[in-house]
Amino acid sequence: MKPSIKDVAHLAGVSLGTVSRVLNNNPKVKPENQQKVLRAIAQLGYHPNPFARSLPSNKTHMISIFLPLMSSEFYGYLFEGIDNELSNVWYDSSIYPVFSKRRLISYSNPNAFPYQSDGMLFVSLIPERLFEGGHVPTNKPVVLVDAFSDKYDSIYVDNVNGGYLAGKHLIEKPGEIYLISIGEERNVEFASGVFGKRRRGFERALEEAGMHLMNSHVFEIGENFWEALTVGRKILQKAILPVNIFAVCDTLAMGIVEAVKESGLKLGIDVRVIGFDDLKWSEKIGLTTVRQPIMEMGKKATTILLDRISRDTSPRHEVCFKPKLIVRKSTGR
Amino acid sequence: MKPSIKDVAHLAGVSLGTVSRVLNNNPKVKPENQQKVLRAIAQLGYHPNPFARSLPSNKTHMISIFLPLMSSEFYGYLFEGIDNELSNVWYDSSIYPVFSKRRLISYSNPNAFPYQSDGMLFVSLIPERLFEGGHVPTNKPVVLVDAFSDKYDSIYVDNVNGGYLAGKHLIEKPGEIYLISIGEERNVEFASGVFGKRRRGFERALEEAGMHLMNSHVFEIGENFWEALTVGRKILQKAILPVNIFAVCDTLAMGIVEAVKESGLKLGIDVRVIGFDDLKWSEKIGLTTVRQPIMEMGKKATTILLDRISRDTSPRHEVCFKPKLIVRKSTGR
DNA sequence: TTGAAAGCGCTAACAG
DNA sequence: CTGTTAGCGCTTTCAA
Repeated sequence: MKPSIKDVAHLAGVSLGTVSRVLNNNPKVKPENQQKVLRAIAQLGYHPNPFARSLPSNKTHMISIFLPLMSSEFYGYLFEGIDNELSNVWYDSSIYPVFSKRRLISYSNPNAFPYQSDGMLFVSLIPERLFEGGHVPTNKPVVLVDAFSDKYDSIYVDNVNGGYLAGKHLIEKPGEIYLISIGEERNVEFASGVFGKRRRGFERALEEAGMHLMNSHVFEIGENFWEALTVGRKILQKAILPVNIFAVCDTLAMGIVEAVKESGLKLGIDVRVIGFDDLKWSEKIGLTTVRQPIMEMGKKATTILLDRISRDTSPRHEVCFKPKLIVRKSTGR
Repeated sequence: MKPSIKDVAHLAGVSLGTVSRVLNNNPKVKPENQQKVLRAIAQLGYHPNPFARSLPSNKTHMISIFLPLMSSEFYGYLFEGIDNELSNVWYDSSIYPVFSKRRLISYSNPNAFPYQSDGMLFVSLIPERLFEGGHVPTNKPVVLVDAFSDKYDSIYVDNVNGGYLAGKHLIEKPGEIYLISIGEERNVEFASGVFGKRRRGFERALEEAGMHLMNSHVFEIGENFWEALTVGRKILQKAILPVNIFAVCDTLAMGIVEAVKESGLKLGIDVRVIGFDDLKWSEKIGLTTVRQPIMEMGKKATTILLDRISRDTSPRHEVCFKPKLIVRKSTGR
C-alpha cells in the first residue's frame, strides 16, 4: 500500500498536523522537525494524494484546458505558451477536447471532473454557444483564449483588423480578389467565429476602396490543405490573371500556393496569396501572412487565469493582441 | 454552496446511506425511497463530487490518455475510437501530453494527478524509454496503443509488415527506390519507433529481392508536409526516372506528390509514391498507401483497458492489427 | 510551535 | 431494505 501522511508522521515522530504543515510550506515549523519530516518523506517515497488534499482545501494546483479539436499546429504553439507559464508556479494541466454533444452534456455538470481544477481555459470556444444558460457551469475562474465573450476574461488577436490588413495589402495589387475561408455554419457551437471576423475585416478594406468581393469568388471549405489545394486548382483554371487570394489561415494558403506551383504560374506575379497565422514554415515558403502571437496569447491567458485563481477580483480583463502584416514574396514583395 | 449528499438525505427524509445507494444503483432500495431521493436530487440540482467519491471507493470513472504531441490527424481518429468506446460505459477521459522533461518529471510521481484515473492509455509512447525503472509509476491498468512493450498490453499495427508490403509493391516497378522517413534519434524518449519499423520491413522486402536501399536515397525529416515537399523537389531534380518513393506516412507522401505535380512529371509513371496510414484525403489524391485501422486500434485498446479496470487478470494482451496495401494511381494502378 | 480533533463529501461494512 | 458508523487522506482550526 502507498504510504499516507500517517505513516510519515509515525516515522518522523511528529503529529499529522506537523507533516501537513511541512507539506504546505507553513513557516512555523521548527527546522529540526521539518528535517525529520522531510527525511521520513524521502525514506518512504511518500507523495500526497491530490484528491484527498483537494477535499478540505478545495485546491488542486491544476487547470483544465478545453479545446475543440486537436489536429492543428495552432494548438501546439498555444499549449507551449500555456505550459511554460504554468511551469513557473508548479501548476499542471489536463486537456479536455470538446467536440461532441455527448462531451458537452457531461461538461454541463458543475461537478464534472474538469471543473474540479482550480481554473479553466477555454480555447477557441464560446461558452454562450456551448452551454444552455450561456455560461460555464462553475464558479471557478474561466478565461477565454482565441475567443471573445463580454462575460469572461478574453485573450485574443484582433481578427477583424487582421483581415483588414490583408485586404489593405491586396487592394493595392492589380487583379481580381478571392477569399478562401472556413465554413463555420455547421457545428456553430464548436466554432469560435474567428474566420468570420477575418473575412469581415477583409471585406471592410475592400469596401473602403470601393471594391466588392464577388460571391463567386468566395469559397468556404474545411480546415485542411487538401481542400485548399483543390479549390486553388479550380480557381486558377478559369481565373483571369492576375488574381489575389486571401486564405484565412496559413494551412489553406499553403494549399493555394501549391496549386499555383502546379499550374506553372508565377507566385507573387500571376497569383498573389496571403495567409493568416505565420506558422513556422510560412517564412520558408515565402508566404505573405498576418502574424498572430500564438504563444504569447497562451502565456497571457495563463497569467491572468493564475491571477484569478489567487483571488484577483479586478474587473474583466480583455487583451486584444495586434496582428501584424508580414510581407513576403507570395504577394510579390 | 453546492448541495451535498447530506442535503439530499435531509430533503428526502432518508439517511446518507440510502442516498449513496441510490447514487450507486444499488438494487436494494425500496422503490418509494428511491423516488424520494431522485426527486430531492433533481430539486436541489445535486451532483456528487467525484473527488470525494473516489476517496473511499478508489474509482473515478475516468481514464487518462498520454500522448506525445497533438497536431496530427492520426490522434484525432484514434481519439474518436477511444471516445466512442468510453461513451458506452459512461467513462470519461482526460488527455495529458508528454513532450518535455518537465512533464515527465511530474509524471514520475505515482500520485500525480493523471494516475488517479482508473486506467491509463499510453499512445505512441514507450514506458521503458520514458521512466527510470522502465515502468509507469502506477499499479493501475496501463494499455499501450500504437506502441509495443512486452511488459504491457499492447495494441498496434504490424508496422514492419506494413513497410514490407510497401517494399514488395515497389520492387515490382522499374526504377530506383527512395525512402522518406522521420528522424527519431533526437527525442528518442518521446518516440515510439514505428517509423523505424516501417523502414525495416521495407528494406527487408528489397533485400529479399536482391535489392539494396542506397544511403543517398534515404532522407530523414520532420513529420510535416513542407519538409517532404522540399525533399521531394530535391530528389526529382537529379533523379534518373522513373523513381519509386516510399514515405513512411501519408502526410510526407502528400509532400512528395506535390513535388511531382510541381515538376510536371507524371505521377504513377515517372514517379511512383506510396504512403502509410490511409488518411481521409489519401483516396482523393489517389495515393497508394498502407492502411492501418486507426479507430479500431483506439477502440480495441479501450475495451481491453476497461476490462482490466473491471479486474480482468488474464495474461498480457497483445493485439497486432494487419496493415493492408491499398493500391491507387500514385503507383500506376 | 505543536498535537488533538473536527470535517471535506462520500462509500462501505455492519447490525438490525 | 435501512440507518449508523467508521473511515478514505488530507487541511485547518483551536488550545495548549
